Amino acid sequence: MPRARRLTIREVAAAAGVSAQTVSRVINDRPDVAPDTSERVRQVIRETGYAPNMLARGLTQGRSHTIAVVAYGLDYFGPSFVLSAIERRAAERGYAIMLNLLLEPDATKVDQLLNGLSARQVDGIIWAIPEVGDNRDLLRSRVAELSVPLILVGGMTGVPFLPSVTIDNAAIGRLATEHLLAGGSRKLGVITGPPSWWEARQRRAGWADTLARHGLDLTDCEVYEGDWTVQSGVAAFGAMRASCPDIDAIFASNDQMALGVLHAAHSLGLRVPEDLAVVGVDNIAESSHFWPPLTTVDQPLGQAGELAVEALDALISGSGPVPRAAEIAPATTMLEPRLIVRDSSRPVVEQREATLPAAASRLVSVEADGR
Amino acid sequence: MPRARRLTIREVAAAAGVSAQTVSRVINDRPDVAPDTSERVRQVIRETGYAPNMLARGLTQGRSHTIAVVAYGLDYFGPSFVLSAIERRAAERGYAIMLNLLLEPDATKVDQLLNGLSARQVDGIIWAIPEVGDNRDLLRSRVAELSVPLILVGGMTGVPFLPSVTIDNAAIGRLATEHLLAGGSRKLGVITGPPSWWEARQRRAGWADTLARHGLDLTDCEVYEGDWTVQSGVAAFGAMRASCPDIDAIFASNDQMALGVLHAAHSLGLRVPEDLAVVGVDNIAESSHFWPPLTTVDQPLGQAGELAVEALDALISGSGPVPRAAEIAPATTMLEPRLIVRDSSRPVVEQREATLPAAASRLVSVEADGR
DNA sequence: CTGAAAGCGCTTACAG
DNA sequence: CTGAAAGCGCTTACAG
Repeated sequence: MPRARRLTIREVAAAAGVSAQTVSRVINDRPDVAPDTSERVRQVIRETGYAPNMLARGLTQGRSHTIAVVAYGLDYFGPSFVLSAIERRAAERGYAIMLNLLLEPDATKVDQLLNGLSARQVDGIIWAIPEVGDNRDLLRSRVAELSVPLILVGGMTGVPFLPSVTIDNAAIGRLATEHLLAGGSRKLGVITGPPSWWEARQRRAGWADTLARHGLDLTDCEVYEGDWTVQSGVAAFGAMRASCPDIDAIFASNDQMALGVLHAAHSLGLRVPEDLAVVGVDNIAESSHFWPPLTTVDQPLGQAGELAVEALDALISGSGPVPRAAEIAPATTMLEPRLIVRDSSRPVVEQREATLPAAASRLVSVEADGR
Repeated sequence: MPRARRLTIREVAAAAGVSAQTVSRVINDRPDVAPDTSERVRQVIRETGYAPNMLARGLTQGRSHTIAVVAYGLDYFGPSFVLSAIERRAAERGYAIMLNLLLEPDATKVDQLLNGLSARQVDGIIWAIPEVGDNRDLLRSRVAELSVPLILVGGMTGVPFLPSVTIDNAAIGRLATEHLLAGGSRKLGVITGPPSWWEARQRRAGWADTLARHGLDLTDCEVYEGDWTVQSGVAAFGAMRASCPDIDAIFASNDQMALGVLHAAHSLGLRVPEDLAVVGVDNIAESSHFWPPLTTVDQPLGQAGELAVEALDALISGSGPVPRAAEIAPATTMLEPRLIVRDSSRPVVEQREATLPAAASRLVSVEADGR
């Protein structure tokens, strides 16, 4: 059986009648090779299917052409959407992705993970774990020891200590709330995500700020916490209605919880948006097919992932030594969300006509959604 | 600035007053080291935080302790669920995961991908791309050249040519259909996935076989194709109702399309399950909170991913040389699906009481779902 | 139980 | 424009 041991650069060199480092020059596209020599080498490579051993190359170059992505599981819409974008852009730029799922970050796991990534000589790290509780401190205490650059995606509590790409989550709350007010709602409830999440706190703050700016008073019954799930949206809306029966609009902090509100409203016989206007966040694929189609706030998550890869690549590939994490300027890139108006809310008439050309398009139309 | 160049085994050896390969023996847990020598070395390692360079180790050992996973994007529920399970089990066994997303497999991309994985010296490959059209042929033609083991997850058309872990998709169709018949339905429609997908064809075949076994005739109006999306479920059900108004049950080939059917039924004023029973597939997290909660067929996808990793690890870590893909016995491991009864179908009375203790639990209960 | 030598497959200076 | 030498950081035989 032809046990095709992998070809080495030396064997290719012998076959082409040149030295090993001439082959090295060819496969690295160095300019200083005679055209006919280069062609002879390329010919051999084509015939044999030779591909250089990236482990050996990494050892000599001191870089692995690999980026580690630390993600928070694949169950949440945002994180997995970001991961897709990261993988795509990284592949375009010649990096492999080393995937690490960290479902319950604690000091020991973070330590083990970072040590493992360091041992594997990754060129850089994208930390795509949302900021929940004080989990960001786990990372902060390790920054000084990291020998490679690291970029955060999402979150930015307190003084930033690492470069990050994030979405303006307060603007998400403002966009949704301004829209509900413009549609005539005056008693707006909010269903937040878990307050331990930075995103959840920011979205809520955007809601509260907007109400205050419009001179509207807040009462306790208008704020309920969910846990991002459909059922928590159902439960929160039930509790809210019990204490504040005159609620006429809901800002749910994600589309799943908004779906829960739609279900609960339906089971109570409420009409949406006539009796209750609803706005979600995320613009998940299903949201345009909820009943009624959901008005939501879209986040440029794909762009966030791509920018993270580009920033990391710039640090890695730039002239000069690759900076350690602690040496990078901790700049924050903040991206803006975008409101998508559908049928679950009462927009001002002009706005509605501009967005929805025909009433019959309710179940069919899909927005172009450059997420 | 302490530019902490990474420690090498030689420096650790010097600090401990031993030779490099004694350190090597310690970090590889070889038995033939004197206890006090070993302790001295471990002490230095603890103090310095030394971690061996996996690139160098990979170069000498001829393996990278890395498994490549080729997945079909993260948008579909099944593939991303499988990926999570693979990552978890691989991490437990000391493998890093190299993630590759292949959204539109074609000959050129598959070639480039496999060459890249080979160059990066991955120890094995898990091919988690569903079998769509003839995309499996792209792989088949490359098997002979692969120098590492490869395991398929999902699909198994024709003669298997590689080991695979898959779910019995025909059984999915049978389980759903038997259940609908047991509930008294007699005019069952099916909304299939795209017929280019192996899973879709198998689920449909299970449905058709079961009807035939019960002596029920099939008519054209009972089969419509969807594309796994909510809106295609809406459209398919609309078309079906137009030509077969007496349809009293729908087997939708995934939960998204089942959701579309629920919406469409609702908008037509149909009661579920009284006028129309509905069964989906996948048991996505939201399905227990649809209106009404969806009866569905759960697939052991997590188990499939774990088994794939274990099988690959056995091939890699086994005694003797690691086999090339073409040298592995192409056995298929077939896992069985499981029916989960909720409120969107009319089960036989005994069965219903066993599963749902109280009618009030509709929106609250969540099944334990060892997927 | 421990160490000196050679080598994994590349690339990086250094010569010419 | 091209090649002989040294080395990246480990591990694998081989001695003792």
